[in-house]
Amino acid sequence: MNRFYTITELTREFGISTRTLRFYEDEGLIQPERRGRTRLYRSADRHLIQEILRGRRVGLSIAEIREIIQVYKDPPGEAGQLRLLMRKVEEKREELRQKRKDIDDTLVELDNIEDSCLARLAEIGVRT
Amino acid sequence: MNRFYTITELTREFGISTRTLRFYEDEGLIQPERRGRTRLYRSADRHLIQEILRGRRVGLSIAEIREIIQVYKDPPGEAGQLRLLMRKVEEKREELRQKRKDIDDTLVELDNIEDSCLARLAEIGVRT
DNA sequence: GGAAAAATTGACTTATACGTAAAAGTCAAA
DNA sequence: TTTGACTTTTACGTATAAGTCAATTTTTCC
Repeated sequence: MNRFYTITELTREFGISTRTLRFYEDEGLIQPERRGRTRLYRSADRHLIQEILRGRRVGLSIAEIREIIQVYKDPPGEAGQLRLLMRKVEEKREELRQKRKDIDDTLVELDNIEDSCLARLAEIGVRT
Repeated sequence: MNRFYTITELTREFGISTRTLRFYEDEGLIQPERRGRTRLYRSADRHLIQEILRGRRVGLSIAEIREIIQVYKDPPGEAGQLRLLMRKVEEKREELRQKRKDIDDTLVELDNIEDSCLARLAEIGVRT
């Protein structure tokens, strides 16, 4: 259960390119091991990649994702730093709550569009 | 109550630049009236801008937003077109539901970060 | 052990959504 | 009529997050 993943296995699983994974590595988000020049990903790397991709999907920048990863790897030990971090976290959370509301509103709008499509189809259907 | 808005009034209200509004116009999303060369926005334009910005926040592209606006302005009259549109709407909706789930998961993660910050602060606090 | 397949690297390119700068026009108040 | 605050157009620039390509290795498989 402690096997390695190759880069292509992961690109296939997540539907991304090798370039993307190397890009994340260049950006300091992941550090796969090496056997020679070949990258070997452990399951921790795989999980991390999942979280990175989720972060991207919710609109976090690479820099923000790096910051979050950093907290897990080496949480700040100083009170001021911790408080600053908590402020940032609270900001992001507020932003995401707003985004969720926007999504809900947009879902309602899409429902409306669908309804009017159905109505239109019924109209046409009647005539045909 | 049928007044006009100037471009700067709207940029201030929404916290965007004039460039952005002109860009949306170039992209065919809005068509403010003109008095001479000056743009005059009606409240319908203002509402549309709100929806455009919300669309952007949830990750819709300019092209997708244009498509949605188009449906309201001139809904397709042909059954095939309607069905195609409904498929697209359903796809977007699925995408947004996924995005909402991603946001919820990320919110949980941010909660965890906050918790560990608090724990760390308590640790330090005890020592100090 | 040698060919084919896979992986690496670096440089360059791309798409999207605007930003910025320059140069000039508008318009109301002082 | 001058000032100052806005506004317009055109054109080029920028940031982010990768994608593309070509020239090498490296690894794998028989």
